[in-house]
Amino acid sequence: MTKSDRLAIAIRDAIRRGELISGVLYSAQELGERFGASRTPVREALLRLADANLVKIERNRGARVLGSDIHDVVEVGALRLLLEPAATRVATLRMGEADHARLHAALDRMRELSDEPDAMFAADRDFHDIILRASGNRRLADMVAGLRETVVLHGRTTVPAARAVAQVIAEHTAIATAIVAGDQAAAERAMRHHLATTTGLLIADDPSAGHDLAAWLEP
Amino acid sequence: MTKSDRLAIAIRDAIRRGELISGVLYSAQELGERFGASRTPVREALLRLADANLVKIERNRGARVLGSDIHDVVEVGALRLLLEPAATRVATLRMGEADHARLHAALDRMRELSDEPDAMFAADRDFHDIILRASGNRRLADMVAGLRETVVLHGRTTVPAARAVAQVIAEHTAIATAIVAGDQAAAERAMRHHLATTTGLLIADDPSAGHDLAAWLEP
DNA sequence: CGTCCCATAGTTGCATGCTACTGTTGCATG
DNA sequence: CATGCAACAGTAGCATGCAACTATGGGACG
Repeated sequence: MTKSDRLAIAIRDAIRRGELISGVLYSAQELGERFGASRTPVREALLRLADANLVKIERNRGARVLGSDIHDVVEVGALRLLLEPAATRVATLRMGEADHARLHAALDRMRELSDEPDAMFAADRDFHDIILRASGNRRLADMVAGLRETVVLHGRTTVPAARAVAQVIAEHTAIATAIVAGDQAAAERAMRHHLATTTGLLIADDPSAGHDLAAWLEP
Repeated sequence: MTKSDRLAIAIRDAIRRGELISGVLYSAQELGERFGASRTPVREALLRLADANLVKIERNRGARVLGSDIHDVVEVGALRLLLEPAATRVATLRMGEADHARLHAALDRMRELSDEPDAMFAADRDFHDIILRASGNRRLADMVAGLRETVVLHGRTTVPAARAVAQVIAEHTAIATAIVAGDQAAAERAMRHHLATTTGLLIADDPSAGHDLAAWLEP
């Protein structure tokens, strides 16, 4: 793995952890010193993060870390609601015992590590990723993974606080149960319900955002 | 606009035009000479194209241009069918007279320039882009634009040959008509039908691909 | 004649020098 | 005191130097 790749990941994670602050302008020089690299690989990483809408490069000024506002949450929520239920339906057909085992392993980690936000987040990510990869549509899986990355800036503080961990686990369990039972329609419904609930909580304080999201949901 | 940006576009277009050949390995030096730049901005462009799955960078070897196989066409077709009909439904609500005018302008260009594949392709792209942008979901619009880029390698030779231009124009006209009439359900249906037809033709010769795609379409 | 190994050409990936540009600060001027 | 301006510090963006790595081809050896 190249230094540029590592930097892209390191900077992304630093943004997620709040070490790099939304709205602040950072120079390539500064980031290079912080992460132990020269300007070139930093710049390469920043260009790729800019494509992913995580930073905005301002010519001769630096790279500004972008935060996600309520509208971003709606965009990502709408996209995930369009993509993931369908992917879950397809994946239900395609998943075998090995996939089921991996799904349950992720679920178990969620249960055991429910008091550690970072581990919880990772297990949640893995759970969804297992299903999306199993759908056979790699682009879809990559896209949703990217969407998640974009929004965790805002989401990370909101999700665990706003909702009982038990409920999150229950929703995931329902998804896994339907998948293992091979019930496509139920799996799709469970995933849609889960995403709608999560997104709904993230935008609960903004009625107009709720309205915007609803426009995407009517069949 | 920076040289790196221009190069990313230039290389992408060169791939589309077939100037850069799928499967062939190109060095940054060579591309730099061809497009009049040094290795650094070329490398930056290649990194971004690699993220978009247009090329694969092989360490100490060069960048290999990737072609799209039948499975890629299915992936992209499934994704567009999940995203664009819903976006069309939302956009129908949000588009005003100015948007309608732009839509008709793109349609007129398709009619007038129907014998020039490049212009036709551009007008087609614009038509879809106008609708997707109007949906208000910028990420969705960017994603679909990226998907189109990915697959045109294969699609460009196939689409115009496989289908009468008149039919393409008719399908787009139906979409535009429903949008202007404000009929959300009809617009969504027309877009879905258009995409299903197009994708279906692209994979017509491969029954198993048809089967894979169908799995994504059942409601 | 076949096989192994080493030298070599060619490449990336990273560091660094240089130029052009941008925002700012402090000063001079009305 | 307000306003315009000019010098300055800092930055991105590009070109180039350099080291490490890879595939390959030819020659030596069995």
